[in-house]
Amino acid sequence: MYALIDCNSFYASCEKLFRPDLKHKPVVVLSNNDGCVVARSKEAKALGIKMAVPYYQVKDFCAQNEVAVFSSNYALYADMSQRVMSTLESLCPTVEVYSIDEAFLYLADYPVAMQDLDAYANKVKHIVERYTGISVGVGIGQTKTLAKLANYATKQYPATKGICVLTNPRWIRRLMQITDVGEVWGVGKRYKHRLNKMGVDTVYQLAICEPGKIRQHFGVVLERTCLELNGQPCLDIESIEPKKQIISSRSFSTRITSQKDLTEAVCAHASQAAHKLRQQHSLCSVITVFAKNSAFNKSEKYTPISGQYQFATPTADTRELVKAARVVLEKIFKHNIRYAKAGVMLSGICQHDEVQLDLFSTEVNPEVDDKKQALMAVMDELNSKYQADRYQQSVLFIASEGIRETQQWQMSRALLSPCYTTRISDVIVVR
DNA sequence: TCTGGGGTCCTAGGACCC
DNA sequence: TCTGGGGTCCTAGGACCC
Repeated sequence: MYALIDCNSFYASCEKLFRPDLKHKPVVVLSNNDGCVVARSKEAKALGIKMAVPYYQVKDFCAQNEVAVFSSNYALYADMSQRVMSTLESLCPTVEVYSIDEAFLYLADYPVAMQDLDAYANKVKHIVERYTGISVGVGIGQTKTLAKLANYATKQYPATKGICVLTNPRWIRRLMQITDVGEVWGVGKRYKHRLNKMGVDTVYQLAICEPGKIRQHFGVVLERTCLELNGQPCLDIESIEPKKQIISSRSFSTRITSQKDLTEAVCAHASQAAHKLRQQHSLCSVITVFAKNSAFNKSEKYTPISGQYQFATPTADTRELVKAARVVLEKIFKHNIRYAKAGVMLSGICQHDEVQLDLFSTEVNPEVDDKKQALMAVMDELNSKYQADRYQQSVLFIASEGIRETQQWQMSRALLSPCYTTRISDVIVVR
């Protein structure tokens, strides 16, 4: 038995937490650069504001309907997420944090839960809400896919009061019959389209398909989904593994054409990615640099550029990664492009205790390595000790990143809320 | 004018091995 | 004139997730 706990309109709920004046008001949260709508409170959904719609298309509508609009405040959401997750960990021994606002609980060998699933679901929901102020839906099923389906039902049907325990076969069947196949976890736009063409429109129709046939047409992944819908577990609770790929990228607030500006952006991303790499005690052997103009603008040709650099020996040294990024960008840069986005990707990742040394390298010298590591450790320590400036620039950085304060193209977050829980000067004062 | 960012897994095909 | 069978590793592309 699995439970899926999913926070309701998570980002929007976080913004409401410290703004009681917004309690029953529509709230939306925008993506980076205030580009798209990425979260809507239930009042905003009721107004018909769609997910992922570009903000400029609904800006006037929001103003007319007194919708409170916020830029993404990632520091706030990450902190609230941690509170929700640690509350869940106090309620179940086996928790898989699946995303910033979702977690699976494994219940089968937890007698407290198994004894009375409804009572347990109720308890989880109310304790999380009491401890964090975030409302959640609790779905329980025989497999992860069924738990997901149950959770979907809690959002879709108010009568569930946020709790759905799928144990009665007749109910499971009924729910599947009235649910679109596109709502199943693992069925995206493409698969939905292809399934529809085969006459499969509801979840139930997918569930009664022959798994072998599904495998033939769609591969082993959807076959597993099909089996899971029938109560046969194919997916386990997963533990947290180091990332196999690390990306740092961002759109610019204005278009960039100069190589100097693009170099600064790319260097900053290389530096950011290097930091993430060290946090998981890894090294990488490949860095990919990429940049592109807007894919939406029909008056200019979509022109993505990218290139790679392979290291002889894996590294997590910011200086080496930034240097490599510069070398790559130098090679791939094209003039007369209005760049809208750039970034880097690190791959060929290994843990630092399992490094494959370069047979021909002349500089395999443990002392040099130790020095590099020590330097990076000091850099990370200083940067965590002293808060970044209001442009998010750390106290210690590589000169080629440039000074953020002077960079016109830095992401815009015009509607940012305070960091209520993570910045001392933003903490609410009660007088 | 204005459209996010960060991940995973699977498959097919090519290069290569014995 | 005739040229096998079985395997691994890597990469790019396609699908999915939040």
